[in-house]
Amino acid sequence: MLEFNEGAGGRQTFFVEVILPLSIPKTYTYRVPHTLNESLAIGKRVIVQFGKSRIYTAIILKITEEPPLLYEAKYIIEVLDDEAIVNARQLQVWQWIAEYYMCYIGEVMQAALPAALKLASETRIILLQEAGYDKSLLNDKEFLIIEALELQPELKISDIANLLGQKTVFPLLKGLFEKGVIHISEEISDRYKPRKKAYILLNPLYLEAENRKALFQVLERAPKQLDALLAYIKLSKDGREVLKSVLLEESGCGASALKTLLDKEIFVQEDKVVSRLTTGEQEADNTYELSDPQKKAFTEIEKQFASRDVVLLHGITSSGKTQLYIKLIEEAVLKGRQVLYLLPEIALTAQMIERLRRYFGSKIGIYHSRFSDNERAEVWNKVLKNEYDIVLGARSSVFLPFSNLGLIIVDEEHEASYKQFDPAPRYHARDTAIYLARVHKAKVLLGSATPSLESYYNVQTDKYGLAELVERFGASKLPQIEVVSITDETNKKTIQSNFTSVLLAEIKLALENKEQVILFQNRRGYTPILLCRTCGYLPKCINCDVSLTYHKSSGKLHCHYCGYKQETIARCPACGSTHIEQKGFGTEKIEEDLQFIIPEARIARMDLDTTRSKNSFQKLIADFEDAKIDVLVGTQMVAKGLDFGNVTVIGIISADSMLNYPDFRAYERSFQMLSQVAGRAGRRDKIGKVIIQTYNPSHRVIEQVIKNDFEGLFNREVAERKTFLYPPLYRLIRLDIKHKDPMLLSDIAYRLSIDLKSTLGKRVLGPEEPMVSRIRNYYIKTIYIKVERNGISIAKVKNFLADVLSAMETNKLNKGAFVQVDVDPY
DNA sequence: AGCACGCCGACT
DNA sequence: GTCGGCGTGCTC
Repeated sequence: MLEFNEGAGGRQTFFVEVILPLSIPKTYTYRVPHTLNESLAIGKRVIVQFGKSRIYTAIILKITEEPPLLYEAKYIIEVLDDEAIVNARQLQVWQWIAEYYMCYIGEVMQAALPAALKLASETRIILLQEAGYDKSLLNDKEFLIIEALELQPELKISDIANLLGQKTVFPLLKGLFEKGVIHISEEISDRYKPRKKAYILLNPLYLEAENRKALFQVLERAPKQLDALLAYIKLSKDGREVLKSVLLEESGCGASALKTLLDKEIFVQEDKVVSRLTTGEQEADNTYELSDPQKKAFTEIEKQFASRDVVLLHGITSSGKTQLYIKLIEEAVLKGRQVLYLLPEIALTAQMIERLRRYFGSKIGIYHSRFSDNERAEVWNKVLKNEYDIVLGARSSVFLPFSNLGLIIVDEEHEASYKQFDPAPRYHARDTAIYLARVHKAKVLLGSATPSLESYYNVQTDKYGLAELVERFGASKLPQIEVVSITDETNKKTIQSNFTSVLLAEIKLALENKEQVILFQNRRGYTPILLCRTCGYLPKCINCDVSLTYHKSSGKLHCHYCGYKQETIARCPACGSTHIEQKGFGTEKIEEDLQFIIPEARIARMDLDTTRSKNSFQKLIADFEDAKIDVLVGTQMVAKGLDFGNVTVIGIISADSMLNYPDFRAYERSFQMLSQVAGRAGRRDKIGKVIIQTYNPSHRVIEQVIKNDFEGLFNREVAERKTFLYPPLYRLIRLDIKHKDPMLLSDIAYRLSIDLKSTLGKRVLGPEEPMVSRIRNYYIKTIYIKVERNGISIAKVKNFLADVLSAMETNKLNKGAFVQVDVDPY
């Protein structure tokens, strides 16, 4: 049927529902100008104005012909893409995350899309020269702006704000705009810019022997330029291209000599677009044989996949899980399907990447947070164009625009870093991967030496399949674990600062044998607590309810929650006493003390503080591999997926802080951590030694680690969790209620708990005071909701919770409070 | 998330 | 008396 529309050709009017990359509950509907009708598609980016002056990149979620009834829709400004950059399956995953993790879809978009694909709104102000205007009609500020514009044809809004020293300049500009003095242009530029590199070419003229000879003679008297020419000839042999930067470095000729040669047109410069991703064309080498146990596990996985979508591969350290992964990847790729290989951020090292590149050449893409925005956008686009068979990446790679996934591998599946905590969406990459696989009808392989109780429980209840790999691959043997009682050594006075005599002897022996040592202490800084012995004063953060950690390298006291720093105290600010005691110890102190005890040892430290810059992590690892370092002291970073063949001694400075951590997962975590650290020792042909120092040598978890008794740990933990209603037997939702006023907070949190209990009853626990009850000047109360797995529907609980929370927001009594929801906290 | 509108303290 | 502090509410 023909529509009776006025205007050109009776064209249809479309409206689009879009996702804005903001933390807002809703999606928004815009009107589409007829000129853009043809370019509409779900998943394309559009430019829209949202609010008075803000411009955003939004994603089309729906296209309709229904005009909104309650408001007049604004027009979309532009459609950015020729092809959708987000596909329907991704949108389905986004919606699932928003629902399951109780966050807004805009927050998911924010996390999913690389920043470079969201546009920068560079609002520019241009003076309209031709417009005749009366300067006497302008007020002081307007006059100032015009004066500046007369000097400079174009100004950004931020420039004008700086010029006037005030934040809100929009009304002012609007006034000028209406007087016809200025033009406001919303110039939107794609933030993604391809990277260019300058190459140097010799003018083809000089390829002829005659000319070249003459050239040499001319340059005789310009030695620098001659150097440059000689270096060029050397670098360009075999027809290789010469980078300007390389030429400069190689010849040492200096930029001015090179510039002269360019000016004389002896050299020619050419700027070429290069990929930011160093793929390095590599020959794929995939010839190797699986061992018998590996073959058995491989067959088992295949068999399980026939009837199940998720299989857990429980393989002890060094059992050769990676080879199995590679075989499975090959199979999926042969079937023409994509593979996603997830790893915890920290395990994504050059080692791992090289290993996979050896097998799959350049068909493998890498994606993680150490990449720049531009690099991430480049990987996104390549996945979109189906240029990779395999993507190796951290948590956020579950968001890439896969079109045809066949297999997802989640390596080190138990790792807590798969769960995002700070900004919403608080998603778990493993669980999201399982949903993602379902959308693609793909299979998921979870791999770990120490599976999470969640996954192993799913095996026990027959939701996941299981394959096991219980033998170490090749000749490497399990390390020998020795537990040393700190109490005993303290009594015998054989302990030196934090090193027992047993550990010290092992370290010294290893160093004599030119072997390497890793020391593990799960706390950074020097001393976590300073205490005045006279009055009991203890320096605390001004913004958070935590004691400050002394960092000797900076000479400052740091807050590990908000980053606050202050000078350390030599005397107590409360009573003036100089008797300040240092309690506890971190990696810094361990490093220093060991250096004092063994002055000739080359010691390095690896923690958040020493790996903050971009390549410092890789450099530390490379130095350790090249044996430039004897002892590496570190936090959990040292435990993750690093293979060092020459490490024979691993010392755990104190197992107790982990075991006594007030969290229901403390034992599970300790077991995983200790097993994993221990697994770093004695790979290849050497038998390693692990020294665990503790106040509690007969602790059951330590015994389970020594016996490598995962089953024992699992059964015992499951029993405990059943009694205390914790995951994996119960579902857990954590609510953090925050407010600047502690009294109001108590009241609000209490009323919230009452509202929740009205329907959920004793599933609601709290409010209680969390371990750290104030962060960044916000006081915090916590409420837990524990939901049984059978009976009540979790979706219903979440709906109810969402209702209660939105009712709470509208209540004036709760002003100033906000609630952070964490589903499946980790 | 921004940005505007709206109500209370230190300045011309 | 105003400038400007940030507290709250809305943005298709």
